[in-house]
Amino acid sequence: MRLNAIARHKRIARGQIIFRCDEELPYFANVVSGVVKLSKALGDSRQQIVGLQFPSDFLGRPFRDRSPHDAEAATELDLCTYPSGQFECLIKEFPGIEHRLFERTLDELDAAREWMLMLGRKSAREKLASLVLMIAKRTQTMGCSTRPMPEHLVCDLSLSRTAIADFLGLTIETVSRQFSALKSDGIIALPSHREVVVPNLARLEQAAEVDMG
Amino acid sequence: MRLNAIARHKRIARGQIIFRCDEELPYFANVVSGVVKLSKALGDSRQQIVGLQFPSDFLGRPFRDRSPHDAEAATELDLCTYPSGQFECLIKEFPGIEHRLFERTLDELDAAREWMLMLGRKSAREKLASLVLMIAKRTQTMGCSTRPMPEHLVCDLSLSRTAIADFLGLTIETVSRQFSALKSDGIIALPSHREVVVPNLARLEQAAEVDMG
DNA sequence: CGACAAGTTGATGAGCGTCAACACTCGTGG
DNA sequence: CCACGAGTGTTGACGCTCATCAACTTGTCG
Repeated sequence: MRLNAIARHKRIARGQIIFRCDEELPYFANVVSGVVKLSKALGDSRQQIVGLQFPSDFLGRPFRDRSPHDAEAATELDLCTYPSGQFECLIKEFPGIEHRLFERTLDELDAAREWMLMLGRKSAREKLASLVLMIAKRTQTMGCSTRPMPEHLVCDLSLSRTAIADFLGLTIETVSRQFSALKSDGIIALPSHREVVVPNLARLEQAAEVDMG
Repeated sequence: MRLNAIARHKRIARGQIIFRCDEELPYFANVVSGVVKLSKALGDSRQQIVGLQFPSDFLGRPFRDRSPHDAEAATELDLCTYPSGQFECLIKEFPGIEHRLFERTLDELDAAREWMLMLGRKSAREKLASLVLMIAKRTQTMGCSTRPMPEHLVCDLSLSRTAIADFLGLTIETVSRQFSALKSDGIIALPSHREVVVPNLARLEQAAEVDMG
């Protein structure tokens, strides 16, 4: 049996729910292009984004048929899906897959913990700088790594202000204000609502950990 | 080769550092008894606990020789250790171990995300109630599960006020005040600084998600 | 008993949430 | 072509929650 034999391509529109918390998972998947928000909600309208899945990240909960969080397409999305049922036998047949998923899960756990530090201990300004930094580093490694590392980075946010607020544990107003503050300090530029320009990565790193420059 | 052949027992005093962020790991281990704090620090004195390892949890970073956080004994501790070097060959020899570690890691990731919701979106009161609830549930399942589920739970906190504050992303003063508030609302009792009594689990669950009763 | 660490309580203010008004973009239809 | 409205983001005024600083109490161990 080949992986390709059961894999299916799936395109999903921005804003669409992929699966909901504690509901049966329709499939297991890899992100091919786009960004997926993983989020959890409290009884009232409060919610928190607990993960962002980028291309090559996986989607689903190995060894369980449901997930403890929602998943929603933050952008237009391309997925490579595998039927939930056949997933478990796949792992038995190709132990290498389980190993790779394990490594990815360890990385996600490290990222989640980095995030906990941010949520628990950083100021609004530092939080926003940390997010921009994370995205900047990601786009830096994605772009062809032949060039030495451009000092002038243009990044695609891929997230609405609401999503950013839910990610950072803030309100949209505070996010907006801190964007303006970072901009007026010359640490970032905002050509459009979904793009950020980072003229000096070192200064951004500074802002992500010490609040004042 | 047997697991027992390379496993070593190790006893560690409360407060002792087991390993530091980004330093070479001395060993891989399982917690036998006691509690381990995993924490991350910012440049200044701010710090955040990003994980608590209880008995049967593991300690270390599979496939890496260093960990992105510190580990410290929150209580007197018993560990079962394996030399880092021989760990990788072990996994090759017993794939079942890798599978079990994978399952545990997935559970830790789920717990970390639950925590992110708490850090990002809950009030001080809700945070403290959530922590007590977590410990209450844990001691409930640990205790011999033959009895139906005592309504009157006595729990061991195992953590200092400072550790609790670093766990919840608060200050010790706020932790202290919220303990007093929950106590005067009759949701908990505090026979000593390291013990909590929960007379009514449902009321505690309420307080962990809605702030007011 | 005295000294030091750990926890509690009070007073005050900064940071961020809340509510409200306003600006901007985009798609629809007259 | 402009008017209109909905959706999204920005900015301002104000208040509440929680951090900070400080004094005090309690517990612990020599």
